[in-house]
Amino acid sequence: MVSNGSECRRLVKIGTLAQLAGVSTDTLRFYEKNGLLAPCSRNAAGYRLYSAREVQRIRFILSAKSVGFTLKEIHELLALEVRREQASCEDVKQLVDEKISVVRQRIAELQRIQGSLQILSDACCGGDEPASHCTILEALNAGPDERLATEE
Amino acid sequence: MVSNGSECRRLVKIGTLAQLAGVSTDTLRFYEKNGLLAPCSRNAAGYRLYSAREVQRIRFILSAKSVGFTLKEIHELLALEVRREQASCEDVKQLVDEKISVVRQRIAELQRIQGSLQILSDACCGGDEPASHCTILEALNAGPDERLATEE
DNA sequence: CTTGACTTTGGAGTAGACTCCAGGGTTTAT
DNA sequence: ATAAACCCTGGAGTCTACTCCAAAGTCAAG
Ligand SMILES: [Zn+2]
Ligand SMILES: [Zn+2]
Ligand SMILES: [Zn+2]
Ligand SMILES: [Zn+2]
Repeated sequence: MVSNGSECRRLVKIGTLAQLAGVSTDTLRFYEKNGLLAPCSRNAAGYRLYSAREVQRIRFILSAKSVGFTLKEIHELLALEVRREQASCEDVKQLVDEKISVVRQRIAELQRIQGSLQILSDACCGGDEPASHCTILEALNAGPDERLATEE
Repeated sequence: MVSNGSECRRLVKIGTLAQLAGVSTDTLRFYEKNGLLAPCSRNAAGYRLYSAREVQRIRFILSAKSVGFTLKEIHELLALEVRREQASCEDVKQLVDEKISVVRQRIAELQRIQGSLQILSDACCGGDEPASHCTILEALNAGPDERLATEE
C-alpha cells in the first residue's frame, strides 16, 4: 500500500525523521506501535519510509506533547485532525478544556502541598543542634489530620 | 527479637493496623518490603504483630506522603526521626526545602502548560461546524516552536 | 569489496506506588 | 467441627513514555 502517489515523492528513512523531529528512532517506532505515526511505506528491505505528511504529523504530536497531552489524548486529537471535516470545533475544544481542568486540579493539589511544606519549613529553626525537638518531625508524627488541625 | 518489653503489650495484626491507618494490608506489606515499616514481632504462626510504636510510624509515613514526599524521601525522613538525637534541625529542614523547590518547579511547568492550553481554547470558536478551520488543530500543526512564535 | 553506519525485529528493563493472585495455613465464632 | 474470615509467601500485573539490547540484514563511501 504505497498509495498516495504525489505524497510520497521525497521519502526519508527513520533516522532522518528522528533528526528532523529531535527524537530517537526508538521513540518513532514506539509511536508507531501505539498507532500515532505509521510510515507512508517501506522499501524493498523493509526500511520505513516517511513522507512530508508524516513529518507534519510528528510535529503535531510533539506540539501536543509540549502542551501536556498524553499519548492517549494525542491519539484522540489526531483522530479529529485526520477527519477534520466530520469533526467540529466543539469536539476539539472539549479535549482542550478537559485537559485544562485536569491541569488546574493538579496545580491546586501541588499548591496545597507547597503550602503545607512551607508551614513545616517556617516552623523549623534549621539549626545545628539535635533534632530531638524538631517541629517538622513532631508535626509529621502528629499524623495527616492532626497536623492540619494544630497548624495554627 | 521481641525486644522492647513494655512497647509490645497491645499488639495488633496487620488487618487491624490497616484499618487504623486506612490503607490495605498489601500496602503495609509493601512498605515493609521497602524498609519503611517492620512489625514489632511475629506470633507462632508467623502473623505480623504491630505495637503502638508502629501505629505511630505509619501515621508519620502517611503524614509525609500527604505533603508530597515520595517513599524514598520518607525513608530519609524516618532515618532522621529514628536517630533524632544525632541529627540536626538543619538536616530535616533541608529535606523539606529541597522538596519545596521541586514542587515549585512542577507548579511552574503546569502553569506554563495551563497558559498554552488556555490560549488554544480561547482562540477556538467551539462551534458545531466542521473543524476544518479549527485554530487549535492549526496551532498544533504549526509545531511547538512556531506555535509560540505566532502566539501573538 | 570492505568497513562502518544504518535499519529491522522482538523483547526486556526503568521508575513509583501499589494491587491482585494462587495456593496454602490459622483463628474465631457458632 | 466447620465455615468464614483472616493471614502467609512469592511473584506477576498496572500505568506512562520511553530506552536499551542482541542478532541479523542493508546501504553508502572509499
Ligand atoms: Zn530546631
Ligand atoms: Zn526543626
Ligand atoms: Zn471553529
Ligand atoms: Zn476550533
